Parts: sequence; C-alpha cells; structure tokens
Amino acid sequence: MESVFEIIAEPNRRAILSLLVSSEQSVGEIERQLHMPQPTVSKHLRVLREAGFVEATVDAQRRLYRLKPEPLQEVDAWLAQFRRFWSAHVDALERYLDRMDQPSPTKKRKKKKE
Amino acid sequence: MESVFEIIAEPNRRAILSLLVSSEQSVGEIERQLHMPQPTVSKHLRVLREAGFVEATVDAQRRLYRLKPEPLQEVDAWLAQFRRFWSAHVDALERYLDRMDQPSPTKKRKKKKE
DNA sequence: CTTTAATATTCCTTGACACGTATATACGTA
DNA sequence: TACGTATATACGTGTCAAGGAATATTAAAG
Repeated sequence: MESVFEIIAEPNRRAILSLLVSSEQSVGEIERQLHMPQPTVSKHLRVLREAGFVEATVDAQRRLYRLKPEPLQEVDAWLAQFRRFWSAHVDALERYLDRMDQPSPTKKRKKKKE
Repeated sequence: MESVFEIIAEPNRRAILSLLVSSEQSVGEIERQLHMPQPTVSKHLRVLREAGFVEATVDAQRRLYRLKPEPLQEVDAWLAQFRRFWSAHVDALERYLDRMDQPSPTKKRKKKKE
C-alpha cells in the first residue's frame, strides 16, 4: 500500500475521508453514520493513519480522528498537469458549439443547457 | 473495475495518462517510452478506454490514443470538497507564521497548540 | 476488582487483478 | 499469396488486500 492513489481507491476509505471533512469524529460515530462494522472502520482508519491522511487524539476510550491535508494535496498536484489540457478542451468545445449555432436547421445541434 | 479511483491506482496507467497529456501516442510509442511489454500496454489501454480516460483512432495498423477529460475531472470534483479544508489549514499556518515573524528578536514566542 | 464501553488486532478465506507467455487478428506490402 | 508489422486477446499463476468472526487491549464506572 504505497501510493496515495491506492489508499483512496477504496470506497469506504473515501467515505470516511468525506465524513471527516466537516469535523473530527470518533470511531463509533463513523461506524454508525456509514453503517460499517467496527473492525472494518478501525482497519481502514489504520491504513489512512499510516498513510498520513488522518491523525487521532485520545479522549478516554475514544479516539477522535481528523483529516490531514498533505496526501490529498499530493493527489491534487498530480491532477494539475491535466487541468491545462481539459480547459483547452472546454474552450474548443465552446468554439465548436458557437459555430454550430448559426447555420441551417438541418443540422443536429440540440438545445443549449441553462 | 468500477470507479475512476481504482483506474488511476495503477502506476503504469498513471504513467500512460501523463504521457498522453502532451499529445496522442501510438501503442508502440508508449511501449518504448515507458519500457513496458506491449501486452501490458495494450491491456492497460483497454482498461483506460473502457473507463473513458482515453479514446483511439485507427491509423493503418496503428491505434493513436489520446486523452479524454471527463474521468479525471470526476476525480477533481471529488477533491473539491477538501480544498476548502486544506486552504483553511494553510491560512491558519500562515497566520501562525506571521505572528512568529513580526516580533523583534527579543520577543518570546507563543506556545504551540496541543 | 468486576464489568461495560470503545477501539484495535488476529486469523482465515476469498476474489480481483497485474504480469508473462503465447497466440490471434488486422493491415500493408513484396 | 506470403510475410512483416502493429496491436489485441487468452490463459495460467502468484500476490495482495478486503471482509467476517472472534478475541485482545485499554479505559472508565460501579
């Protein structure tokens, strides 16, 4: 389990991360909100913790987990190389649709979305 | 292989995507630049194609593969929910560093949070 | 000090998938 | 036609990670 991409490939782990974005949560709270068995939650949290996605503080018997930004920023950094590419694509599509708008009604151009 | 996250979990597939961001490439070109066996390249391209990450056009015996933006934008959309969070973190860090920077060398530092 | 609550860990099984090797298909050309 | 090139697919294999069930650990409460 080396890369951050493998970590977020697991749907339950993504769900946990999404849950933690609002505020820190205990294991039991995560368990209840996501309807997952407790050992499953603990095991995924362990993976997330060791990969640096979350950290925990002890509160009596509870562990409160919260998000850490760095690994997700790493994903963001990898995605950055594609943003230039797809914004160029959107521009090309818009130019294309603009050209389609003018000509005769025999073309298949459909309605524009609001 | 349902989610886009599982697709990009594989390092060779990420390498292929990064290669294609500059321009379209044939299977053989990918094979040579990434030093991967040809069947491996073809198999990964199949996965990427079926997931909508790439598309191919036929040029004689060659297939020219190029990037499609939508699936990567989907990843970007998922990441969006965390940007608010980590920019808040960066802001907090910057405020902290600002407080550390401004005072004259004779002043003492604030206590770190726990 | 026994019990209950919260979380972590262990063991086992199962399935997915990445790889290598070999072969198949398709196209162009002598 | 036969042949070389480019790409795709089939098959067998090993690895690894996720899930379930049971148990261990730790802390608080009684």
